[in-house]
Amino acid sequence: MAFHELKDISVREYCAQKIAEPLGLPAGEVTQNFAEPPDSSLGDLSFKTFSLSKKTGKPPHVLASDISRGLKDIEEFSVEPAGPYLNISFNAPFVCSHAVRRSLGAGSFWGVSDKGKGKTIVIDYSSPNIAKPFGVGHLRSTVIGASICRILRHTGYDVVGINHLGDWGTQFGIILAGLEEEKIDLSSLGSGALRKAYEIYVKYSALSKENPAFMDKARSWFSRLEKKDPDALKFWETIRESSLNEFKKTYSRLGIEFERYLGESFYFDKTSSVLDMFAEKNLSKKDQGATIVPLEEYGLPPVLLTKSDGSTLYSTREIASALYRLSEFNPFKLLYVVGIPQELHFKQLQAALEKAGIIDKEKIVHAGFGHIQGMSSRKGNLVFLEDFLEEAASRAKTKIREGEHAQAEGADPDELAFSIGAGAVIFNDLKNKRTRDVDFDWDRALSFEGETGPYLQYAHARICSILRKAGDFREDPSLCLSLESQEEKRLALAIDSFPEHVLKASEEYEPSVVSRYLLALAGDFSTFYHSHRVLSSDNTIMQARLNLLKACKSTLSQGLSLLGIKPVEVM
RNA sequence: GCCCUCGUAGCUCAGUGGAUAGAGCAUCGGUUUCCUAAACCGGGGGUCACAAGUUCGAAUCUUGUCGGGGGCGCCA
Repeated sequence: MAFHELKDISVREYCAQKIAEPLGLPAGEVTQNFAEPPDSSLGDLSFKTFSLSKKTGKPPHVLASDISRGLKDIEEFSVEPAGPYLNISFNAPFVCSHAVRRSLGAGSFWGVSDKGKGKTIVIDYSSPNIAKPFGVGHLRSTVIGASICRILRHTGYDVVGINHLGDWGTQFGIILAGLEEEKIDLSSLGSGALRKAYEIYVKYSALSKENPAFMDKARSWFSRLEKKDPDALKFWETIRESSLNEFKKTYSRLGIEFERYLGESFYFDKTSSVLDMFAEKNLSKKDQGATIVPLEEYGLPPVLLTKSDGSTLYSTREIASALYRLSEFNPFKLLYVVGIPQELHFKQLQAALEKAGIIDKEKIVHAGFGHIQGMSSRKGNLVFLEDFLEEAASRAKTKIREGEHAQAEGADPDELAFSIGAGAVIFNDLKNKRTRDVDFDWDRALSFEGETGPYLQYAHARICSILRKAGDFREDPSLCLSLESQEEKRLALAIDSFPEHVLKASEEYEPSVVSRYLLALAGDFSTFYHSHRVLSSDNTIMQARLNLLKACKSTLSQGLSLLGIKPVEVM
């Protein structure tokens, strides 16, 4: 394969093929042994010969020099043996023109692959509890889940995003019992109903922990709800309706849409068939009045299907929902973006369904995330998402005023401030591996400097600014054959590796792969930007750099969109 | 008690078998008659919790110890 035949593989893959061919190896085996050289002066990429040495019996340093001798005539890169390593230096014009051709050629499909073609992934995320305000804690599942959805779609999967609202359960018993205690008619409160319900919930859930008599009352109210008692249902509907309206406002501001809102209540009347199924298969039994499914063979505690009063549990409804999703969508995977504290429950869910012969447990994937600690406002209370976004936007607005640049460009300051503030907040939740616990720090989460969302948006805005000033130019990747510098080559290499990072992110259900990649890309851009002028340089060079920048802009923009951050054109 | 997870620079984190362990923040110094300084360049700062083991080679794999967090049938 020669230079001009390279259509949609990265220079990295091309290089792997060139090394693999004479060795009679699959290119993938070479890719696995690629590494970053410790110092960029050694090369752009290095190949480790250790595992090949194990196979062939030849010492690593001999292999390195043997291979390098066979690759002397390749024009796209040069190789230099260094002990057991083979250091590879790409030819800058080749890399620049290739990366630009690939990315601009793909247009809005840049980074898209067909790996998931024909496969459906059902993803459960956000799933807030009704009757509780939407806090910063819930932002994590929402933002991570929404990003995974976009990444999976980019990888070709059909994605069904489901909001599994916590709209059923004993918590409603607590609220209803509390309302009875205080003789409050919720439906007469109109728009204040939600706030009142939350007040009641906070007050009485604390009470229920130390007062068993009250807890019994709450349980009996929930039992009435499950028996469709009209009074109970009426209050429940009022609370559900007003909560859902609030949530939808927030989702819409963040650009998030769900395919389905299917809360726990939706599965309530489907739980009896779950009970029947486990009973028919002889897998469930009564224990101290409750119905359980033992899971000893999985080394797990039993899962409870009913309480001793016969009412269902979270786990029952979870099983019902899994059965529903399986039959409704025929999915490749059922993905759950839910906190790590619930890991055991998902292991039980996998085990119970596998034991019942319904699925292999690998079909259920718990993409867990670490929980947030130390999350409180300076007053010491729960941080409400709306307040948080507002504070972020207000800080961004101050910055915009200081800069005066966005104003000059005629951007809407409120809209822009929101995009930047939200960019900081969202990126703060996506920049680290999702499994990490988060030490919440208000000021750090709202920072606009360093490894932040606004840093990425800023890089994007600067490119946009240059392109605006440049006006029309000839879009032609081959112009980039005139680019020779180290900074341009590094930027092009980064651009070229976008698709493989998207793919990795989708395989690991891990948005931070994209986040980290974008930080590196923006860093390469900034370094380039400060060492080379674009406008008012030699015309050929300028045209070439404009092409390179356009490719970089496209990549930043695609990447930011995958994270749910708006790639703003002005800052 | 049992199970899971984390422990890397002052702080927040990258880095899952290979070259002198990286980044951001903070700190110190430099860059603005130059496409936006929300940026860039450089300095200082680490016995990768500890111990043993596997390996030619370990921050990375195994075991143990210590420390943080989480979970363990009628909450979700």
